[in-house]
Amino acid sequence: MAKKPSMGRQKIKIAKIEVKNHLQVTFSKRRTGLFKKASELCILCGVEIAIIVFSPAGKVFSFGHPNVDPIVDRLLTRNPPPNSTTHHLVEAHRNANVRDLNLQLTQVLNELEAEKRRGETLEHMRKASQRQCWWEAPIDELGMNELEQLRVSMEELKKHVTNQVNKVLIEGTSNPSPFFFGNNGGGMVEQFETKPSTVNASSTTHHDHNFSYSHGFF
Amino acid sequence: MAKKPSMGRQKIKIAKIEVKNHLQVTFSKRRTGLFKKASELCILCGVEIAIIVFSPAGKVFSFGHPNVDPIVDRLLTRNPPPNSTTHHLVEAHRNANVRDLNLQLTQVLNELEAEKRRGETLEHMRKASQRQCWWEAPIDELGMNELEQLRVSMEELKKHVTNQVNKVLIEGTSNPSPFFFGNNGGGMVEQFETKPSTVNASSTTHHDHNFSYSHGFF
DNA sequence: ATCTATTAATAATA
DNA sequence: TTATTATTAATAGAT
Repeated sequence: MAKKPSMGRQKIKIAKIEVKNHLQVTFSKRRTGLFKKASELCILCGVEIAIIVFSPAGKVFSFGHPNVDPIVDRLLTRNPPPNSTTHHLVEAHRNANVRDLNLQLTQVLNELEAEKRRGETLEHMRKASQRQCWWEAPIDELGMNELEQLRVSMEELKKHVTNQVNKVLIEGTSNPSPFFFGNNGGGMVEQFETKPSTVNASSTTHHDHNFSYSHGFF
Repeated sequence: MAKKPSMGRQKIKIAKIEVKNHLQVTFSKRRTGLFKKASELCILCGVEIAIIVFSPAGKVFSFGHPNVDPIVDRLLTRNPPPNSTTHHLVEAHRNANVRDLNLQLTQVLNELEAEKRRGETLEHMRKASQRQCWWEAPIDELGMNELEQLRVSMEELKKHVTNQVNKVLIEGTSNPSPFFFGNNGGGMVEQFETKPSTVNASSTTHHDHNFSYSHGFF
């Protein structure tokens, strides 16, 4: 029997393909073709190219020269967002085209600047606080000058506290007996030595460097 | 006269074109072709695509659907960076292809996270410090409970300081006379606002943030 | 840019 | 996804 010959390539109108299966085939073929063209352009003319394609199925295909773009693919093909940063990145890419990427970069840079400023401010505050409250530091680390100052301050504070206590007692109704300072050997020195615990910043965003599939010639 | 027919398209090897003029022509033609292919793929399959090409002449060509390119091009052709953020963006694009953009975004996001953590840490430290040093707050605002605690702490501190002073005196050679605490009614409260000379004296950076807990507690 | 002989890409099909 | 094939589309070389 004579084989029915293929009617070969037919001219098509450039318009949205509605038949899903057909569309999938066409997408695959033309994507390959596009990346091949890009590859040739890179080699022939020695230029750098980056292409990102967001498929109708929501997948992302990318091509790049030099040493492409495994990162995008990797991030996008990973299943569960391990941390918020990665999640943000995936979110970013999901909507993203280059414009969005740039807008994001702008925003994030601004946020970063703001955060850095905030951090600096707080750091300064902390240092200033520590400096001016030097007498809060562990007493064992103090020298004679500081101890003398501390002693004087203590006396002043004691006087002030006593006055205050008396004022409160006069104004209030409870406990008419005044306070005296005596050496009663309490165990609360540690309060003075307690420093605000430094919270460790441990969480590491780790990105492994495998990527499963590559599209293009890399 | 018989026109000499064109020998038509010839097969070429995909390798760097060395003849500059020839290269320029090929680049132009193939770039157009590439973008046309991309456009068709967009329309046929309803996908989003972004392409950036860095020409051998250093120019940038971009294609995008939907609406990608104008921003990139504009950013890249603008002359003076008005502010640092824009400058960063331009810098970014100058080196950048999409891969770099993504790397940048990743980095910056990580930095941002780190900064946020730092900020939170410091904030936490500040609050903790304020909380644990409640007795630092203006005495006039303290109630009886706090005053009593303060009194106990003061006594303990006094004892500790006395011990420390004696230790220092024993170890040292100077000034054999011990210290006593008495109500001598000194007017040296201002010493609390004077920074001790032994502690670092980097007063160059002054930040006028209002520390509610800072000056003049007594 | 424009032309055209030719190669390369690909639509239909399996 | 891959392969085949008849056709269309892209383009190298020249103008």
